[in-house]
Amino acid sequence: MTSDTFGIGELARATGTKVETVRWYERIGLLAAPARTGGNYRAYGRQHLERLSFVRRARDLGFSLEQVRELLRLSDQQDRPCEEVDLIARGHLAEVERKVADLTALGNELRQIIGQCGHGTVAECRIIEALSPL
Amino acid sequence: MTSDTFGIGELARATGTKVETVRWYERIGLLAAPARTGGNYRAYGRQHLERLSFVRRARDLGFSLEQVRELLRLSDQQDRPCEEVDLIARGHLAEVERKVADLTALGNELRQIIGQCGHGTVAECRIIEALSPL
DNA sequence: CTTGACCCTGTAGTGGCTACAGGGTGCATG
DNA sequence: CATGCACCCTGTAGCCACTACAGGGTCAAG
Repeated sequence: MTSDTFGIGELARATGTKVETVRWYERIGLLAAPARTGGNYRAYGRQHLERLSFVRRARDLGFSLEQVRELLRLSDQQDRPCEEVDLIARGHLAEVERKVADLTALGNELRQIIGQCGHGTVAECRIIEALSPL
Repeated sequence: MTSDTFGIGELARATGTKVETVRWYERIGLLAAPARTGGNYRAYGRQHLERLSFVRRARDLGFSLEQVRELLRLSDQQDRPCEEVDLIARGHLAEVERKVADLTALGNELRQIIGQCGHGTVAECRIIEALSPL
C-alpha cells in the first residue's frame, strides 16, 4: 500500500461507515471499485474518501440511496443548473415533513390511550380496549 | 361456505388488509390458521375478524409485529395486571417521540440547506456544497 | 513461527410486507 | 354443457439498506 492510499478499514473509520457497508456500496455501484494491492486488498485514494463522505452526509440527511445516486450524478455535472438538485432536496423535505406530521398525530393518539390506563387488570385495560374492535 | 363464515377476500376487505397480508400473518403465526372448505379455501369466523382488527389497529398505531404478538398474548390473559401492556405502549410512545425529534431536526437542517440555494449552476450549488466534504 | 488484526468472497437474515407465476374453484351466462 | 371471470391456493422472489456470519487469505510484530 503506497503512501497516499489506504485500506477499507481506514476509509470506513474516516467516514463513520462500517466496512461491510463500504463493500455493499461498491456492490450496488454507488462507489467505484478501487484498485487492488498484491494481496487483493482494496486500495482507496482521496477521491473515494470524498465520494463516500458525500454519500454518508446525504444518507445522514435521510436521502434514499437512489436519491444519493442521482445527487452524485448531478454533482459531477458542474455547469448544469442546480434545479434538479433543488427538486430532489425539496421532495425529500416534503417527505420528512409528512412523516413528522404523521408521527406527531400518532404520538398524540398513543398518549391519549396510555393516559386512560387505570393500572388494573388486562380485562379493564383501556389500552387493550382501544385496540379491540367495537 | 356456511352462513357465518367468510373467505379471505371478505376478511381482508372488512379489515382494510390485503389478502396477501392476511396469508402472511397466518404464515408467521400471528393469526391462527382457519378451517378450510372442501375446495381448500380458508373459512374465517368472527374470532378471526376480531383478531385481525386488533392487529390492524395496533399496526396503524405503529406497533411492531413482535409488539402486536405480545399485546395479543396479554389480551388473552384477562385477569393479569395490565402493567406489561402499559410498558409496551409507553416504550412505543418513547420511540415515536424520539423519531419525531430526529425527523424535526432533520427537517430543519434540510430547510436551512435548501434556503441557501441560489438557483444557479451545480458548481455554485449550496446543496451540493453542503453535502461535500470540508 | 505463531498470534492477532485486518482483509477477502459469498450467502443468509432483518421487517413487513408485496408481487408474481402457475395453477385450482365456484358461480353466472350463453 | 362450455366458457368466462372472479376468486382462491402454494411457493418463491423482490423491496430497502444494510448487517452478520462462515470460511478462508494476508501481513506485520514479537
